[in-house]
Amino acid sequence: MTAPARRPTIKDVARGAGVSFQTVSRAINGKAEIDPETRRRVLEVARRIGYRPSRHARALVAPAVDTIGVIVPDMVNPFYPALIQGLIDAAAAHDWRVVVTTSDGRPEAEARLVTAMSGQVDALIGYFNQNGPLTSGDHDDIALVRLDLEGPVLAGGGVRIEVEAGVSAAVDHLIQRGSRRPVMIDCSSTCDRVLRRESFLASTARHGLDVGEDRVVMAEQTVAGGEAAAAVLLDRHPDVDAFFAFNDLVAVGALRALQVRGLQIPDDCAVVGFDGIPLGELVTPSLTSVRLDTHRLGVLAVDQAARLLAGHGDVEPAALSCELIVRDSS
Amino acid sequence: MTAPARRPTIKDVARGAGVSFQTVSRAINGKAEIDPETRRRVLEVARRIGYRPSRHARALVAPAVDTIGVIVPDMVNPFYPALIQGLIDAAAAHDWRVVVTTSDGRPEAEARLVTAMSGQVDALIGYFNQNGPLTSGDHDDIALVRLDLEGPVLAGGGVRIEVEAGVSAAVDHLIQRGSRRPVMIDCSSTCDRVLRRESFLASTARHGLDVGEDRVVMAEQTVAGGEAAAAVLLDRHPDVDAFFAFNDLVAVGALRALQVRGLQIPDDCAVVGFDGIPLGELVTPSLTSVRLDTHRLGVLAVDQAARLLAGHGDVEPAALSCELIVRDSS
DNA sequence: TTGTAGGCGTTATCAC
DNA sequence: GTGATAACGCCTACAA
Repeated sequence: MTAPARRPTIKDVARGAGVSFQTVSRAINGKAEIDPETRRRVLEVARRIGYRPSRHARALVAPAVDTIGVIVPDMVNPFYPALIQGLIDAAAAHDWRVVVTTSDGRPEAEARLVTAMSGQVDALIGYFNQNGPLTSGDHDDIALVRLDLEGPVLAGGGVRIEVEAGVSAAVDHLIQRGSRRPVMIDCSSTCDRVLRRESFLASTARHGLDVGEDRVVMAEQTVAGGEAAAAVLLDRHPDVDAFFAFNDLVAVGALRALQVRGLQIPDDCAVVGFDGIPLGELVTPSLTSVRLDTHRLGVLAVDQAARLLAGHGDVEPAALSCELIVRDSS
Repeated sequence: MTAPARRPTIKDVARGAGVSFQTVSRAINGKAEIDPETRRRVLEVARRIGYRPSRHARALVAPAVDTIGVIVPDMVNPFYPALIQGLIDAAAAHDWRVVVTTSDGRPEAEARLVTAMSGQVDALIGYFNQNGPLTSGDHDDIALVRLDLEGPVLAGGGVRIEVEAGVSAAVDHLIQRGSRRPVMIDCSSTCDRVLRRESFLASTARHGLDVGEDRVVMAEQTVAGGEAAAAVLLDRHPDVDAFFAFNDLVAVGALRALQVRGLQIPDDCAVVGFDGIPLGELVTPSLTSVRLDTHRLGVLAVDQAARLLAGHGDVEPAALSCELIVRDSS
């Protein structure tokens, strides 16, 4: 914290204008009961000496929710900026500000940020890499909305993304277009999100396919990570006919790995990602993906925060469905 | 603003613990002068009734800069999330929070956000589409750091990106690899940034090339916009041998337009973008670009804000150089 | 129309 | 070790 140059207060203005600080308040806030000439003079003085009302003092007198904090792993995966835009838009509807921080996905940073931000904002919305509780669950914790919910909500609120249906649709699609030897690039080694893999395995099993453990490899959540993992899978199973990826970023990596080997997409091998980020439309071939509506996710999350703030205790988590977008990679 | 459920105050804790609110303050803030047993009891009560100190009341007693606001056009162009990450990192070094808003590039929204945010944050960092002043320039305006500076700083602080050198390097590179009939996809119809075009025209002229007005077309700042503009240019000048684009997003559009026509990149026609976003490495062929160091940009911007906050009056704008990154598209 | 008093939640200062 | 008291900057009554 840097100490700012001492700011002029309402009293400085009052002194300068030769009125009581009360009159200044009236002028500043555009109240009716004031002589237009007096107001003009007061505003003139305020402008001249550089007076701006203290938001803290105002908030003290008229308490109101005004700021929510957002914690995401990073800004590299375009999914997060898209989510943040959704949150900003939804928050604007409440006239709430949005404070953004990134955790780099490190569990200790996530916990630290929750603690640090708790005192700075009225509610917290987070997409965390870890599943465990980030608050004590006690009554004194900040209103926390988790967007990483895969099971029952721990405490506070949350949004549960209906991964199963989306992944199921993706697998159905792959099978239908002829895939019999699908593999998955997973990232649950870097985070606690296991539902995508579980859904993938359940869906393929439902189709009578036995996707063994050696057909799922872990990757960093980057394009390079996806490319490396895809290369491993291609070495291990040269006959692979479909990639299902943890997210679009690693899916793009898979595209590259396939292209490096001169394989045709989707004829030789199809690729399906997850998230539905705009990048998927820009790569060649364009990427089939299970899309999340980030705008709606923002609305749901802010709504959860509002409920948490309004009522007492936890709230029922919201649900967000996702949708398979078929493009050229499958 | 939604009225929150009334939060417990320090006095509620005091009452519950049977001590003065002063003692509670000591316990909460970990002061030394307090009986360990008393502290334990106080903290226990605080936890039980859900007490959290008011940041506003604290800020009132101990004034400190703690929040800066950021205004960018959108989160769609990956340049802005990258910039925001840089700002968050730089702000963290000061223990400052970052409030993020988007203006959608609309001038009236930009002006409105500057006004609205002024009361909510200690300083403002913005990348605006318009060149005009966004504050009155009076002493009472908020500390404003502009990252869109193309001329002398208007008021407050700012960072001036040394576009000329970057574009000059790009043009030199294009000429050197044989281009004689370059064109430009510009976006200064959607914003007041004209330096990229001016630099392009100056640089080509320096090489004895006469790039007429019909060799520069305007585009929306999107991939689709770039693709459309490139198509227009290709129709108009089938012999074009190089595209210089306002930014990487429209440059990617140009790549697509060329590929649609079956032209070889860079042999038939080269493409150079601006910004150096990671997306440039993901497209095929990878994109040559004039890269900005967003992390450093964040550091410079926050530093400008700190100076503005510390001193009185305006500060000398900082300068950020940019660097040509040659990839496969040229 | 204008000014005075009280209080918002917190911390620092000074007694006890 | 603990507790009053003042002060932070502002706003909403209420009084003049």
